[in-house]
Amino acid sequence: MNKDYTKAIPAAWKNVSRVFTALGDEHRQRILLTFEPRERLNVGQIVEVSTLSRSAVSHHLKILREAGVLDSEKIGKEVYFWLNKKHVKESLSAVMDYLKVQ
Amino acid sequence: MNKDYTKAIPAAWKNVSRVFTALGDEHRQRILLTFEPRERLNVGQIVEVSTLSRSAVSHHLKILREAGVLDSEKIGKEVYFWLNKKHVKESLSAVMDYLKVQ
DNA sequence: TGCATATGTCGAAATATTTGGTTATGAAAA
DNA sequence: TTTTCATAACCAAATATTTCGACATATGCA
Repeated sequence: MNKDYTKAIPAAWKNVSRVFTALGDEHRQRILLTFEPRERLNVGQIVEVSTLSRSAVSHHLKILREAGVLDSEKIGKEVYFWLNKKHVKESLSAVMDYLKVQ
Repeated sequence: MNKDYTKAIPAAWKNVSRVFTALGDEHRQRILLTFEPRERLNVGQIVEVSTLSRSAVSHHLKILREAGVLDSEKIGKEVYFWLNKKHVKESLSAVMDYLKVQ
């Protein structure tokens, strides 16, 4: 039994909370699943297929970006989003590694 | 662009929301990290190392059990919990597989 | 049986998240 | 420059989550 409850979050888990919170919401899952491989989508395109308002979509995109699940770049008037595979993989790997030694 | 926004959650993602919500909370992460490999802990042991009240711990254990992250069994007066590696792995794999084809 | 212990559940308060309307910003077009 | 449009930021209401204390249940033991 590991008793270091309050200081028990290893460095590799640092991003895990935010990534997992981001992926734990069904609206945000749907947004992720909207992306085709290597596709970049702007906010308007995502709003178009979503059932949520523009500001709600913007909010969820912000959470996904801050969690590192999505990256974004402003091109002209639009902000394009795409999947940050590397970062998601790293977070999942932290948990996978924990499972391996368990 | 995948436009089937409202029906876009594949079967493999069905459990992902609950597992990821469960893992997205820092208290629940700390509870998980308390377990040594293949160890079984009862509620009292977890409360002992936790900073939360007994009912708060009980609440988080319920969420973890309902998400399938932990399994539990009552032995005598105590309820013992342990990690359900298989189920967590399956949920992570659903996301890993999505990343692979992206 | 009566009592102590382990855990779960209920209800209410505190807190956090989600959502949409409105306003602000910033870039492109006229 | 002025207008237009896409997006972000802000705010407030609705909703959900977290937390704790009090009570309930279940087990084991005297």
